[in-house]
Amino acid sequence: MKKIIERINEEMIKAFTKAGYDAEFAKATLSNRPDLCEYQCNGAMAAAKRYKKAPILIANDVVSALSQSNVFSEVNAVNPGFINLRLHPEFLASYLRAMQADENLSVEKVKNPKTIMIDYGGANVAKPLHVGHLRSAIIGESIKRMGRFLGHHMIGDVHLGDWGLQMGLIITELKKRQPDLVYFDETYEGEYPKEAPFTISELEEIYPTANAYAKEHPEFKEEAMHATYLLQKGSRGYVALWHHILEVSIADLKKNYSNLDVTFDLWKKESDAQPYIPEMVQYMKDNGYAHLDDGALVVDVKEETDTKEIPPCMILKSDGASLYNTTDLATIVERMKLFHPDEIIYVVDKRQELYFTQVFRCARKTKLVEEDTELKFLGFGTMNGKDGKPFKTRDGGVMRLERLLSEINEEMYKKIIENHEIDPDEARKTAEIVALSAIKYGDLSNQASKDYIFDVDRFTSFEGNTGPYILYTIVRIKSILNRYQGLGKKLGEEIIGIPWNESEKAMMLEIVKFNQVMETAYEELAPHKICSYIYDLANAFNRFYHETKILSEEDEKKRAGWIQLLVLTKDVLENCIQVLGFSSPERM
RNA sequence: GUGCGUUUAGCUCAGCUGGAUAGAGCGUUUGGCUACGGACCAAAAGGUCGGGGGUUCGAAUCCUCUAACGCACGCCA
Repeated sequence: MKKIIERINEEMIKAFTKAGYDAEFAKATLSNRPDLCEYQCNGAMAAAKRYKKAPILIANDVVSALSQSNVFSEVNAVNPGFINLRLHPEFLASYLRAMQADENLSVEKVKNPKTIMIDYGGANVAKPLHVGHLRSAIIGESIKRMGRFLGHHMIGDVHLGDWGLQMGLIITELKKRQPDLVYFDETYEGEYPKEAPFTISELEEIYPTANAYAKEHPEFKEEAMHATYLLQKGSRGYVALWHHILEVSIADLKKNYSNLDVTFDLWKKESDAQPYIPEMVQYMKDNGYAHLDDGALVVDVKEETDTKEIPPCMILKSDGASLYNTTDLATIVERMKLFHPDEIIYVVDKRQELYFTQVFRCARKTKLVEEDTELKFLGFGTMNGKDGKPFKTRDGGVMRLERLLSEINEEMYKKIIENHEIDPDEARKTAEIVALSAIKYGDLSNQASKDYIFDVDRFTSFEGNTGPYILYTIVRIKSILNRYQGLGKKLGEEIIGIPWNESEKAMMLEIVKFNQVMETAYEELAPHKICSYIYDLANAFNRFYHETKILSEEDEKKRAGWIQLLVLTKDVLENCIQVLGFSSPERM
């Protein structure tokens, strides 16, 4: 369905052309003076130079050319040359009806759907998720859903960190604690046990302990490095252990992500990319892309337009070992081979921007990707505490995601039972839904690239620009609709009519922005635009609600029309929060 | 040192890619409740948009200089 602004621009183009001016000046925008008009066109002022004519005269010409239009109810030329527009109520109402009839609520599916891989989550095996992982999960999930809503083929990949020294550390620590395990018996040739010799909570304790110990004891670190080497070389017992670690850890990660309502299509791991490395490195050498520098194998990635020296992309360390870059490049090779994506989006901490610039340039220069394969970096800022420093627990430790979530659930539970007599089980469930909206909306309503302050009190508040406020609005609408049906009425028996008052029209004008907002938000990878949109829409609804007695309206036709408008409002809001990654309860 | 980012109301943030009087929320002050859910609504106070210069009919937005803070700068990930 055409966007409302496109319909308006069509009218403006006709008018400009008819009045004898170039269509390029006929561009309308949303008004920034809602007291004067709904949409405005500033083209007359831009055209003044070309036609050497006072802007107001041009505006007047255009206005008279618009006199026949049934899109506008009011058109004014105002000094120095603004053209102020108000939409015709019937035009607006019919647009809303068409929107309601549209299966995708007026949002057009893209004509050429792309295959887009999105790399987010950033979890590491055997390390619990902490608040540092929250943003990637929340933002990535939302981008994925936005893309899907527009019709792209989105593939979410968690891309687990399961390679490197951390594994060696865990194995070595385990060996220290339980040296008698069969995995450490080099002469053992039988089957290894199916059950892991540790639980997830033990595993989560083992890594930090080992890591701390290794810092103090070089010989332990040495041993861990050797264990890593043996594992990567394929030592039977170590590989079996590694599988246990993966299994136990992934089960736990899935549970945690699922609590956040974050799901991945792929659970690929760094280790999956390793088999591609030798051939890739050889290829880079053979084609003269890579050369030795200080003993390390590198690919130059600087470009003439750089304002700053971009260091080369390192492929192999001087000891011949691979590193982060190698794995990431090999992952690109793997992805191209398995999925052949048109685009890969990385949702990563913004501090890694330079690094990814190097990797992307290297991939492009060495033709690991095709010329039109887009590689996008979506960097996000740090989640800070109220003090403006990285978010920590009260005693200064790293805040685990599980704990953060349960604290907020608890907070929300208290608020809910305070205000209502409600069954404790239902209150628990509702609390989880509302808590998730608080966390996600709190995050997404900020621009991704900026650092932001995670203020639990503010985010969990039911007032102001928060997730709970949005949910409250939706629940309120649901409640009215239920009551209406309780009167023995059915939804959908009437169509949306023309607005009866200012607040109703204002609400309608918000609703029609939906397709535009969804598209720009995705194009700019900017979920915060959806947040600010639904906040405006929720406000517009609440204002309308406040001054309109809907259910007690005696004119049945009018009442049924309003009900339809509420249905549409609810659908738009629910589609938006779905895309943001949360949902609404029936009651709260 | 070099590059990038940030700086808008007391606090937390928007600002539709150059338009009219710079907008929200929280906090403060005031008004409206036995309700279609007051977990709401309405209103007031509060800003030389970090600072200087420039571009033009017009700048928070573009250019330039400058300050403060943050981040990143090959053998970590």
